[in-house]
Amino acid sequence: MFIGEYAHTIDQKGRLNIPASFRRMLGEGVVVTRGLDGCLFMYPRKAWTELATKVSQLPLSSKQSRAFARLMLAGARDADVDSQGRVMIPEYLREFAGLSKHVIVTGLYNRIEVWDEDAWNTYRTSAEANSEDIAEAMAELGV
Amino acid sequence: MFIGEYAHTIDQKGRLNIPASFRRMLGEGVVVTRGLDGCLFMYPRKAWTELATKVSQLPLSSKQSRAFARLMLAGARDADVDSQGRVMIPEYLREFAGLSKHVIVTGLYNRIEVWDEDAWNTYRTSAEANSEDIAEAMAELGV
DNA sequence: CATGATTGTGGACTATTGTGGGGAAAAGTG
DNA sequence: CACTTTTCCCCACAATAGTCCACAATCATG
Repeated sequence: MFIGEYAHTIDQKGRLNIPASFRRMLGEGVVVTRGLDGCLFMYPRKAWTELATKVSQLPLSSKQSRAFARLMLAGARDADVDSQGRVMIPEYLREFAGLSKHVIVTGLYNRIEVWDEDAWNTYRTSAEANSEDIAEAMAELGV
Repeated sequence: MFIGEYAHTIDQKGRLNIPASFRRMLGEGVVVTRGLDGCLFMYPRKAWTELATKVSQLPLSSKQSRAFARLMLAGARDADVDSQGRVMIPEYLREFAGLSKHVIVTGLYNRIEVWDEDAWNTYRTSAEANSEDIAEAMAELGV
């Protein structure tokens, strides 16, 4: 289970350091792809295959699901974790998420998200403004 | 069951001492998250996992549930209790709750809350001033 | 009241982690 | 085939988090 929020950097060669606590759960391979709300998604290779299967079974007739399938599947890239625990993020994905040097790596249970630092702060601030709604939602979940 | 209110300190390395009476109920691991009203929530790992599982099953397609999952899961941090009964509170959580050196640790049945001392006093004073309103609200809940 | 155990706090040391960069191997290009 | 570019593997250094030890204050017990 991936949880938490980590501030990291992307170096000049486009490599991103995975938080040490995530590494152990990743195994050797990850799949990076275009995510939702302007971030990148990262999945362990195994989880990715399952997800890709589901996505591929979406009805071909729906315009929406074709778009989603293209976003997720076509943008995906299989990457290895190097001996120092880093992965190469290809240029087109860095551009998609607007990643500068300083990025935020977050854990969301079964996936990892990569955000540009500024984008993350903006997103979080607006989400926190609705924290009362969140409190209600938490109550419904029995917290 | 966590009850009581304890004054503790956070040392220069950001470590917070858990009251001894809470430790036995925590086991080895705790999860710290951004809480409500400007404090931090702390859950035993087991209780947290149940909650996180529920959150992770929210549909990826809904914007609201993505925001909710990000606040809940990404804001959280899995922490170990060291041999002296302390946990590391990461920078970004200390900043969120405005924690200085002196903090208040309170037990609220199934969770622990961590407050900055000043924030706690302010909150408590205003809560006590409204104690009649609160009593009424409680009555409505059937207490 | 004296003694010992437990608890809260601080600091030193060490292992791990994050970051940068050099250079070899591989892949693409004219 | 020569040359450039990209990707991977290695080493190095600094910063951080974890482990261990020490001491003072508090509490419990005889």
